[in-house]
Amino acid sequence: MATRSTEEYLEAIYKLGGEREPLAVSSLAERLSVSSPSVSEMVRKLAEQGLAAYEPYKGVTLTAEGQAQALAVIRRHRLWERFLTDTLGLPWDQVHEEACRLEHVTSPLVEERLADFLEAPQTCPHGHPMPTALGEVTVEAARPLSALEPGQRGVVLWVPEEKVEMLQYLTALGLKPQATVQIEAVAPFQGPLTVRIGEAWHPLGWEVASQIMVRLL
Amino acid sequence: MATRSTEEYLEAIYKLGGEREPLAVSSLAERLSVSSPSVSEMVRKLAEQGLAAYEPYKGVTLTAEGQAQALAVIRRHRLWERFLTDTLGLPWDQVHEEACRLEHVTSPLVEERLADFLEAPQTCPHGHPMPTALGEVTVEAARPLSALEPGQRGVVLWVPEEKVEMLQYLTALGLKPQATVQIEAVAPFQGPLTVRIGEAWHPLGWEVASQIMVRLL
DNA sequence: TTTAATAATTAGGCATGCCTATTTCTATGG
DNA sequence: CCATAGAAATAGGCATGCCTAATTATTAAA
Repeated sequence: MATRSTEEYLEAIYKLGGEREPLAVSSLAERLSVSSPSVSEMVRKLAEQGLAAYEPYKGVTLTAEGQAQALAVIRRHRLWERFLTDTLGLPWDQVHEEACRLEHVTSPLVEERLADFLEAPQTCPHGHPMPTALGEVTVEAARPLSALEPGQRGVVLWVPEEKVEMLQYLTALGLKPQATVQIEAVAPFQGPLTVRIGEAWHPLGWEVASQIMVRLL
Repeated sequence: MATRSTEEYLEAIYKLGGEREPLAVSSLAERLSVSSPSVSEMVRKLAEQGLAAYEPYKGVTLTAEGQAQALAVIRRHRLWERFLTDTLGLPWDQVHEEACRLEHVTSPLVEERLADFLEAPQTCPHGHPMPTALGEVTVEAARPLSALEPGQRGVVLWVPEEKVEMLQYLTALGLKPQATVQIEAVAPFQGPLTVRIGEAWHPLGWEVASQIMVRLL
């Protein structure tokens, strides 16, 4: 049985890259705001259920089955986010938290009908790609905005979905998926960037810029 | 904290009439498919939280606060049912179970926006009245179809929402809210009724007829 | 190579919400 | 008034998913 907690773990492991390489218990503990011993225990259970491969002191990775379940949860999450913004008109900084709860109580039938109703959206409101019903996902090659050189332009692909204050800030700047940004200047030592968005120039902290993923134009 | 389980109990107590008169522990146990000791314990906790009034060996009733929370959950349940049928096109016999899960993960904001999107529906798909956002609900005077005399006509107000097979049967008969029914004959000793729905005549078991609530025309 | 720091595991508990078995209460009928 | 059937409460446990404290591995530094 995929309990709510199980789904949270699978989702977190996937998002932290645990489908590619072994993921440290401590990273997972931090992400889930849970103690390390709790993670140790749960991860062992995931392994027993065949959802994860776990070598003590080495790290955890997802099995094919675990990956499939993780992607199913992520798909439901992103479908609900689209529904909440596009259909109900909620602001994009509030939908992540709501979707975190809805994703665990959504049957395959509702998932399917919701996708139909939304006309098979390709991304969530923050730009992250939508896994297909078959558990496939294609991630476009992207680089952080902070990696661009002055004069280069990029189109925003995705931004962090769970940081409420940052999303409000990005809203004010107009920094959303599909927006075009041009780098005007970059201060050294990971200092602020000056970026042009539409007609306006904005200073932008390196820390923020490093979390905005773009495609180079 | 209104936990999921707490909400289930409040909802069940309300639906079994526990807001009007003391409700027996055993009724609640049966409804929730849970043992009597479990109910005893939970009901004591509800009382501690000020959501219910509980006299051991007497029964349980809801406080004003408990009633308000129950109605909030019921409102969310019925809004989701409307969404699932009207917007996503799910059959009305499947939406109860889905809504049972969605109702516990719905914030006041989503509830409000959902109601707006659905244009403030007055009933669920099974005809039960929608509580307002303020926790008011008006229940129309109704009688079971089985109480009508031959020759009398009624308009269906509501039907049981949780009985999947019965709902499928009622679909085949065309017995849904707003439908007009005329009693042609009633067999004695709680025997079957013969009813006219639209152009068609149907035999209808007394047990089923007693669960269809109508307004006399 | 030994030691210190860091990461992870094991040990032992706790709250929630359920269970079965047993006891106690209540409301009858005799 | 008392005995008894049936309902409800208490006693004692269990699974889940967390926690803190203590122990053990691993890694990096001296």
